[in-house]
Amino acid sequence: MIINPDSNTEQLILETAEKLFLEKGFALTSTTEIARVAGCNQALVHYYFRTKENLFNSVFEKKVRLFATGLLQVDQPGISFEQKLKHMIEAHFDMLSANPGLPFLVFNELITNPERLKKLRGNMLDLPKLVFFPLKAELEVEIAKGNIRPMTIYDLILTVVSLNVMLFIASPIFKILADLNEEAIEKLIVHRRQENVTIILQSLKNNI
Amino acid sequence: MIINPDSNTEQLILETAEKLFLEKGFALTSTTEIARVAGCNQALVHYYFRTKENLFNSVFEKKVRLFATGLLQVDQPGISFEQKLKHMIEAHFDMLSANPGLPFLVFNELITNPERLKKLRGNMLDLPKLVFFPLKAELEVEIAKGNIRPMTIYDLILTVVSLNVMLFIASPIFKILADLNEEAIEKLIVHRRQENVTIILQSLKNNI
DNA sequence: GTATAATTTAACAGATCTATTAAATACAAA
DNA sequence: TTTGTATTTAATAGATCTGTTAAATTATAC
Repeated sequence: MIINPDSNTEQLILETAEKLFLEKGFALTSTTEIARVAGCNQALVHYYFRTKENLFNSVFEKKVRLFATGLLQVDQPGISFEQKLKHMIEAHFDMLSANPGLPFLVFNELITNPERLKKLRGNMLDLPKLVFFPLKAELEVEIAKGNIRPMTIYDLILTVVSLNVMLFIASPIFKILADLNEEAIEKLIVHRRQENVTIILQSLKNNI
Repeated sequence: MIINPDSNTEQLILETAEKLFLEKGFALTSTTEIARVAGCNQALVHYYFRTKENLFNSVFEKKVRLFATGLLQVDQPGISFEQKLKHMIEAHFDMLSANPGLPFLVFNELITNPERLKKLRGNMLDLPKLVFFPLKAELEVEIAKGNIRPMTIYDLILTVVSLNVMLFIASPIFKILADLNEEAIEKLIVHRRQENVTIILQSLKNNI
């Protein structure tokens, strides 16, 4: 007989954990601190999630999926490949902008914990195809037509991800190193959103 | 009376620590493990470096400086701005290639430990000017001549760093996710070295 | 109201980690 | 060989962290 089906406490712990994991990663976040910030007893964290690893996985897989699907296309028929790509870059950028801690968490945990990475390979085999396939055919058409210089879809995606992600990994560092205020950071982000599109679209050009 | 001026043990501990910090970062590396891998008693780590923080700082500042100076220009008079930029991108890429764990360490520690970042601001104030200033004037000349579309030196550097760094942050992940062998990774790296140059040079073009 | 189940708490076991200390050992100079 | 210093070791203090347990509290059902 479940009394409280969406237990406030369980949800609170989950949200607090998410916040702290995004800020400091798995290793530097203790269940003790999660409980303290959530304002509950430390044993409750283990009562609801048994282990810290379980709790982490509850937020991590969701975050990886969010990260990967940020590249997904919204199907908009009738617009040019360039326009479609522009929308994809911007949508990916906006997803990161709404989740600025995402790249740090994903890369940090995948690099430091190969086990997590291996586990992911099983769970996420669908994603690459989901992300790459729609764009791949269109890219190849454009290349065949001579509109775009030869490249693979992996090249294109890696470029998009590199430019978009690195901004959000680096901006907390700029912020302190260059002593920027929130407004200046916001301005930088708005500017780079446009700049990344320009860089990528120009880089596709075929100089025969 | 110092008997062993460049104590083998001290150097061994330092090198072991560097290796482990690069692999797993500060939090996941214990002085116990450093001693175990170095094959010495754990108290020795503290005998030579007193604290884990000290030991970390001994490797970290050097790594940050390496990371930042990777962008420094070798002065080659008489070559075009484009050629100079190409050399800079390639030199930066090669530095990363020789130190693939560097970006992870630097970003991870600067993001998770704001104290380190603030301390850095004091120590590294010279670096931005050292890195940016030589290129800045030349970029502005090219823009004034209409050879390059308007942009700031910060835009250009951020683009270079984004494309180069992300490859080395992401490639250990590709390696496992896409099940690539060493040879395939090496091929990817060689390819992206060229690709990054192409992307950046093309992205500079001024379409009037 | 009482029995029952869910939630919360305090206390703690066991592990690990950083750092220190005091003793043992190796080494260099006299 | 003796003496003083540097290096190394074992042992341990003290802190913190994960996860468990048993008891207390709260909520629900009858």
